Amino acid sequence: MLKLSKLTDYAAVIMAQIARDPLRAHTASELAETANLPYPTVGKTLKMLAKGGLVVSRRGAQGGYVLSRSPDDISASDIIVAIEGPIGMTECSHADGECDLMEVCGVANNWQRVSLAIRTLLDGVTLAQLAQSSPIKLPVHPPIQSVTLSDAHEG
Amino acid sequence: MLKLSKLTDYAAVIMAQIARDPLRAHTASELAETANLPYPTVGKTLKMLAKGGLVVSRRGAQGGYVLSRSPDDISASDIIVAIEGPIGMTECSHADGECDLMEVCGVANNWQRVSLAIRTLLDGVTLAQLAQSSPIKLPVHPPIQSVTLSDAHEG
DNA sequence: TGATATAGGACTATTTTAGTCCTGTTTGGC
DNA sequence: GCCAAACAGGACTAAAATAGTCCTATATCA
Repeated sequence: MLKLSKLTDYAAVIMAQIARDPLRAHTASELAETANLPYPTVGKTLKMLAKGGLVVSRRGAQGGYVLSRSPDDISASDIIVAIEGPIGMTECSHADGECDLMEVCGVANNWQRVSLAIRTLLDGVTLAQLAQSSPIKLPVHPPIQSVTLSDAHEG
Repeated sequence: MLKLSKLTDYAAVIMAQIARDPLRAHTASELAETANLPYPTVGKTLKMLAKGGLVVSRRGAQGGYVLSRSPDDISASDIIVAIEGPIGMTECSHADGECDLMEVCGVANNWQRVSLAIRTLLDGVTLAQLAQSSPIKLPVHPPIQSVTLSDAHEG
């Protein structure tokens, strides 16, 4: 259902928590308690976010996690990619010609374009927006156009 | 990774095959052979598409499947929903207040909006577009705007 | 030096997804 | 009427992805 994994969901919640109080370091156990999630899972999630470069960790007493950059410079894509890897609707969304059904598939190219549009959309959603309590405003999306014979002059 | 399930992927391929030759009925075994996919899987997929109302089946000799309506009136969303159920990025994307972490979550509302934007995008992609060999043209998406205090006069 | 925290990885359990198969029903042709 | 072609529906198994837990090591501060 185009669903995010639970971990990604947690990651967004955790990132939002940090974003709302960005100046001090947050420990995994503190974040777990606030979010009402089990500590080991939150710990795991934070490690993935750190590995993805979205948070910076500091070990030891008084340690914890802080954002690596401003909430305005962290996108929904960034969070999804950190937890789930590259965004793509189909197996063949990333690689240029991996799928052995390519010749017979007939839709790969177009799915890739749809996938790109979604990625672009998610790139435009910032952590700052996700974290704010007022709802973000989504534009009405212009309809996707077909390239017809008369106006097709791009690859 | 916001990925479609394999079955959804197959469904798109199969639907596109039918769409390219919409006048006659296509049997599951014929479609399986053309798409180079195992028959039982294609059969299962077609049953789901029939149940979802996207194709109409006819039993018996000379039977098979035809599209229930024009490829222009079938969207990518339709196909995804037929195979995977309602589109939503998070568990709480559909129901209005199911998640027990709602109070502590802080991002649900905004994920729902992102989810809606994706659904709108997918509603705008037709089977006719997916099936055509020339690539569909995606518009540059306008950035998603935040509702700030000065312009927030909606829910 | 001891308490606090994260790092990293191994491991298990759970859930979802994919794929197969069987039995029943409908349809068309001989 | 009978037989073969085709779908309907559901049960079932297998495989893979995800979630969740735990252990040991390392860094930091007081």
